[in-house]
Amino acid sequence: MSTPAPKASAAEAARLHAARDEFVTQWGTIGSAWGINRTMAQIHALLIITPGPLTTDEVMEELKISRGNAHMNLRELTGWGLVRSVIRKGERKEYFEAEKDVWKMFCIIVRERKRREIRPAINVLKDCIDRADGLKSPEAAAFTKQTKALCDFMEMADGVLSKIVRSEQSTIVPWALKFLK
Amino acid sequence: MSTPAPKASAAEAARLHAARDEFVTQWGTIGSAWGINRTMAQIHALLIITPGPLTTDEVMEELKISRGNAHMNLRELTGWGLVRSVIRKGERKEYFEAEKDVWKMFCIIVRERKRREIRPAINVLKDCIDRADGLKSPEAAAFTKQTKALCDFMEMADGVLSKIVRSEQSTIVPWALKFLK
DNA sequence: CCGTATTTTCAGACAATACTGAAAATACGA
DNA sequence: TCGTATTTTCAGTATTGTCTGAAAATACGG
Repeated sequence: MSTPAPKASAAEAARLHAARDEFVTQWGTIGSAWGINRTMAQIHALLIITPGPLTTDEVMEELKISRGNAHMNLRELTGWGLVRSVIRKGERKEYFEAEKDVWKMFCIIVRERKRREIRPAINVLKDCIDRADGLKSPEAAAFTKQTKALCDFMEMADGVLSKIVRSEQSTIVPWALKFLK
Repeated sequence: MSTPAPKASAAEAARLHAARDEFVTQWGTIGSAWGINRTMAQIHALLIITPGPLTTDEVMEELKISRGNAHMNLRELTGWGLVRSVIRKGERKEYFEAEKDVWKMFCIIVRERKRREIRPAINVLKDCIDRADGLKSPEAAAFTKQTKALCDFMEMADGVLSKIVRSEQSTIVPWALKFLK
């Protein structure tokens, strides 16, 4: 062959493209299982594995989705703090790039889920405990016992998670690896 | 008043009923936020705060849902291991009761989510890493770096969770409380 | 076995969520 | 200020997920 290098490169590019597509698609599927919008998960996956920032149009093109869809999900990701917009000087387009550090990603997600899901759950439990306070029937006792046990456990979990996400990766990860042994 | 005790009891029963309803309803809402079917979460909530086991008909009545819906979700909960069926001797009806111990509930949920969500995600990541193995472009390097970092992190998390759910509550909870201080 | 109680299934109806595409609003350079 | 590039919104539509209700299957006592 007279042009081995280009040929190999083309094949390699195709292989990379396939791997990237696979990742984006599958990450979308996994996202849905976790209760996350499929498209949002796909956009996040795409931005995570793309070295530079992308425009809305590039995201639309890559994932074959509409402008509205791309726009809303990019905003949602920005709201989570997983993506930030960058403006290149001299250009009017807005670019988006993902937080790529896995530990930081983890902390952001935990913080948000704590705020959006764990905290409200604890509040519901407290409210229910208050509502049944002072009741004396055996059924009331059973109800209070269960809700209190749940509440205590969730507060403990919430506290542990808070402490973890406040820590440095350099403190937690070695600890975790040691814990595993 | 000539019958203070009964009157007080009726009022108390109403108050308890309201508190229980609130819990069941709100738990359903929280469940949806966590990507869990609302009805399934409500049935689980109901069984957790009910001292004795319930039949499908009682669940239908309490939550005002159809037989099919009650049946399928009770089966699903049984599949998770969060609910077991009990057969009372001399009766043909099937009764259902929830695992009430909060630590055991936690372990069951973590084990299932590990199996259904974390493991598949790790497998996808490994597959993507393999697909891009040996590629030399800078884009490929970025892709491989990110997927490997994600994979390592998830394997670590998976390992830590495994170790936690294998432990005794009596080991972990005091540790967690100490960790919080 | 037979009749009845109970469980299981599932097609169709319904509800919730997500997506599109185009129009309206906004931001920017000239 | 005007014209254009870009972002934002949202009504209508599509898709996905859930629920009902009734028929079919199964289990059980007599």
